[in-house]
Amino acid sequence: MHSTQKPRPTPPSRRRVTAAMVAERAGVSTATVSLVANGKASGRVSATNEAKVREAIRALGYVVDGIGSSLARGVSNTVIMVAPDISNPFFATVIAGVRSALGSKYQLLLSVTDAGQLPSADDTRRLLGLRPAGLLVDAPELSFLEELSAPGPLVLLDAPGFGPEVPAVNLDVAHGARLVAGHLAAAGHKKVAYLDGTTGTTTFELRRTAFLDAAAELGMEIPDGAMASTTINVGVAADAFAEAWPGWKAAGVTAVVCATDTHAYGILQEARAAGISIPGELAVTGFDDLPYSRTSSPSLTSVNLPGELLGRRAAEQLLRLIDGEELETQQVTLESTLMVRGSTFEA
Amino acid sequence: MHSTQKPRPTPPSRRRVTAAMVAERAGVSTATVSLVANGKASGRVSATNEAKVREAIRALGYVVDGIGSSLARGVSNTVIMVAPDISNPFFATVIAGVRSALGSKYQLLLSVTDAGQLPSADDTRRLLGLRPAGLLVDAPELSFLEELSAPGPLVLLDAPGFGPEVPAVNLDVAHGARLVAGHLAAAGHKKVAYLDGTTGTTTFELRRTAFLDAAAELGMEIPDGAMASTTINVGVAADAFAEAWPGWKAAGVTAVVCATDTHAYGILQEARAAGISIPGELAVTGFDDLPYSRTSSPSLTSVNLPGELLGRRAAEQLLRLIDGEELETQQVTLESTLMVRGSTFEA
DNA sequence: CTGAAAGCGCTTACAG
DNA sequence: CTGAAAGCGCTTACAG
Repeated sequence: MHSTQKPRPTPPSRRRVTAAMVAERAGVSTATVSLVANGKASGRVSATNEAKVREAIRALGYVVDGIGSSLARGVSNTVIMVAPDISNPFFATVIAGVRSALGSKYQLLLSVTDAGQLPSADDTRRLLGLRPAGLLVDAPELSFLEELSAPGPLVLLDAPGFGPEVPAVNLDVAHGARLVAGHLAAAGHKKVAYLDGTTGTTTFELRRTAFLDAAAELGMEIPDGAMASTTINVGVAADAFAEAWPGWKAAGVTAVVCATDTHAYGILQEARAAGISIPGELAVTGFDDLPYSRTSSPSLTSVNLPGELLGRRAAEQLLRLIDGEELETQQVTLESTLMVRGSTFEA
Repeated sequence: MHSTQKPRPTPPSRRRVTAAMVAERAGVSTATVSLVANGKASGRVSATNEAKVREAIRALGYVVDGIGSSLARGVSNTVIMVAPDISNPFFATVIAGVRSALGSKYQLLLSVTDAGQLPSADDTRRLLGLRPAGLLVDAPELSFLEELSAPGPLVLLDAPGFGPEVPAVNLDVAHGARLVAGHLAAAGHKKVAYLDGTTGTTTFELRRTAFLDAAAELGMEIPDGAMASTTINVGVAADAFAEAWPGWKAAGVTAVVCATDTHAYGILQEARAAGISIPGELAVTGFDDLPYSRTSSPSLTSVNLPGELLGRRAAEQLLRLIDGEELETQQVTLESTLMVRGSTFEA
């Protein structure tokens, strides 16, 4: 092979050590190398040969080629997680849970969508070409499953609204929203405002509708104009609140329920700047219970979502699917709890 | 092949559509299918055949198998980014930059390290088995390169302290630290404290030493005991500050320089709770200029680091490397700027 | 313009 | 316990 072409990408400086090279050095076949390299040697390879192969592997720095291996076995040892929103601090805890459940057998790879985009079937199809052992999809589009056929082992996270036949681990955000409503009603609030997120995530819809339903049942009113929505950004939320507050106040609003803690931080911030007393004049609640909510001042009443557990459970389910087991329960729903703090409750 | 074994993982329900199936349906060879499927048809495949193949691809829902393709070509169309700290909001902007530069030719996959761990050569070696077209490594361990031999196209991000021969895009954090020192000295501060991060990231070391050197030059003093360090967590930083402040105050400290904005948020929070006037009694500076710093109250003086640009430049360099081009400059350093705000400057 | 064929690196029945 | 060989799905010279 003459290499006389001008543009020669990727100079072959990086010589790949193959199983064949190891086999030659050890004086065995590549089959034996494969067995040893994959830890399947016991009872199938003589101690002498195993030692020889190990020596050769070490000397040559051999690492099993994932591509060749994946092609031969039909799947890779990769688990791919598709997620929309890595900038959400909550997400880091989910990842930690996934990693802890996955252990070292599978390599976790993250694929993030563009800002504001939910994971689509299209994204995922491309990823399927990498033959992941399994797929974890966080907060997918509603049309996700219709479009994606025969996807192999797959577990959805935070995907309310999907049929019971698809393996999913969900957070009981509706319950959390009801807890918020109950808490505010018990504290005597009659008129409340709602600050929503603008991404079309289903979880936001659930939070909102569950809260509104419960509020209505409990005799709380959302006055006209007392619903707003912004992106998940402290500053933007603060501005929106600054603009809305005079009207809300005039309408008798005494509490604002936020779709995320981040929205609530914006309100807290603006309230401080504008001298609005919290919770005296206005109670504020969040959702997600981010770490900062425990320590902000005032600390933020928020719905705690078990992120680490969400990730762990999802990965555990996926592992079962990969092993060809039946799932006892296709759908797992994790409890959310209300953390009552200073933003709604005068100590 | 009899499939009489009991445990049969991954039921073959998911029938893979192969190029051979497409070829058969279209009445052509797999070579032709490959050309069409990869957009290399023009001038090499007749219009008739191309149309037939396209029809078959659509009808069958064929997607090129990434594994087979990668094995045949030697590399995948994947770019893998290894990063330590996705919970840092700054990271999301870096990713956005990487994605925008990468476009659709390469699929970006993220591999995150365990909490508190920097990317190691070991992590990366496993990833190499996936034959990425290129590798982006954010904030690697110092020993990273010694341990990793012949890694193929590789660009480091935020990796100060590596030799000039390794392609890297860095942030000029030292310059930023000097700006902070200059700003505080100009405002008349004589005694300052430093609140550092505890992860051993080189960037923290750089921030600290650059600041300390500049401070000394400018005649500012760091009193005994006026250096502390905590994890990157608002609450923890707040507690540490609460404990340290009496001593610092007694020593005459009038400004605290923080290694990250998150640390500074902790101080802001504790100061509010403790009634310490900022910036009247104490000036506070951060680092990273997170979005919230513009809108906190008081807003936070901070060193702005161009995260999106960092990601973009790194990806652009990597693309050149992948294409076999020489890099004009192995090392790119991006400017940091000081954003002076309310936490150091009375309006 | 086209297809037969080799080859990428590995794994896994299979025969010994 | 061991190795020769087939095969995973694709791409790419090569010959026509």
